[in-house]
Amino acid sequence: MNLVEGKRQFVQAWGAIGTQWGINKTMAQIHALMMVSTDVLSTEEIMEELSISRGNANMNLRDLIDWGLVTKVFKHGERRDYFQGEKDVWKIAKQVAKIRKTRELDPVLKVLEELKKVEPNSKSEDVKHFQKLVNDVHKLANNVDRLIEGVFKAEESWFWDKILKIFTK
Amino acid sequence: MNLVEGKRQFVQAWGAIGTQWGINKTMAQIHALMMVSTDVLSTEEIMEELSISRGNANMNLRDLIDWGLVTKVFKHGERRDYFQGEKDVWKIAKQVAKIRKTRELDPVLKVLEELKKVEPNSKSEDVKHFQKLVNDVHKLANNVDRLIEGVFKAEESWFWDKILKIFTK
DNA sequence: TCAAACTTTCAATAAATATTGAAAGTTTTT
DNA sequence: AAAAACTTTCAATATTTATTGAAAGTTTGA
Repeated sequence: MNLVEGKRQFVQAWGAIGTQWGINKTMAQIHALMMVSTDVLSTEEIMEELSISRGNANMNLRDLIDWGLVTKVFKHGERRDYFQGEKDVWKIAKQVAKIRKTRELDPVLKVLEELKKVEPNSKSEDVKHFQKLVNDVHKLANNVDRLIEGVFKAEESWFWDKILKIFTK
Repeated sequence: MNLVEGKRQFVQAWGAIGTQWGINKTMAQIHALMMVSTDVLSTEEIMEELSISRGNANMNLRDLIDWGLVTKVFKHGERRDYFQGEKDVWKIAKQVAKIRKTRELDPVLKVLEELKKVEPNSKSEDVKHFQKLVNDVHKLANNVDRLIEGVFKAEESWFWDKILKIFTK
């Protein structure tokens, strides 16, 4: 396989995965395109490469910037915006986990806190069952939360070394 | 808050989360409904409770069975199918991780293996950059894979004890 | 063997989500 | 100050995904 075809497949695969995890295809593809590019890219180049409209490119670039995965860069003497993608796969993974944690896990934890207030003194079996469920989900969510938090603080090799040690000995 | 309202909110919240992670809303809601129910449920009851059609209920129940999160149960002397949801939150999390791993991560690993064959002997900087990227993604995917595998084998408290110890001392 | 009770399927339809593209906005140059 | 070069916005539209509901299929009991 040659480089051009390889890049194409990488971009497609990344788009497909994104879709399955609730991330829009174009956003994932733009991101993939940036990962495979050694250079920075202009909106024009992205539009061209992915055959998408200016509006779409612009919108998704903005989202990627919001996610902290892409930054604008300026070329000396040029008016046009260029975009640079984070290339470090580990940093990308951390960043995505972090963003999704705050945007999705935190609100859930809040709802669960509320649900803990359901008839707290009831002796009814139904209520107890519900309370146990809420509690268990809350615990699990908290564990995930702490795991992610831990990952943020950890350096790549340090973290995986520790984790893998647990399972290999 | 009373029990009925609490259950309602739990079902809604679970549906919303599902949606954000590429799981269809109804499937997540049916599952949530089963978690909050002490008893088994018939298709009729699910249709009623979530205001959905028979076809929709049936289809998503089948998917949940495929995912291993729901089982059919038969009541003695009754013709109708009843459905029982897995209640153990930890088991649910493991199961979902496992399914998504095989369905989504494994195919990605395969694509990455292919992409490693891109001009393997080239000295070009571009090719080297691409090869490094593919390699890094592959490593990350493998780490995730091994982490999930490890989680499967682990018992709940054992696993979290180990993980949390890493971050707390 | 028939019909009642139930489940499954799937083409049609609806709902949600993503994309376009032209108009409006902004900044820089002349 | 006006035009040129560029970016952003957003209503209209297209695409994708989920849902309906009626028809077909299956199982059980009389």
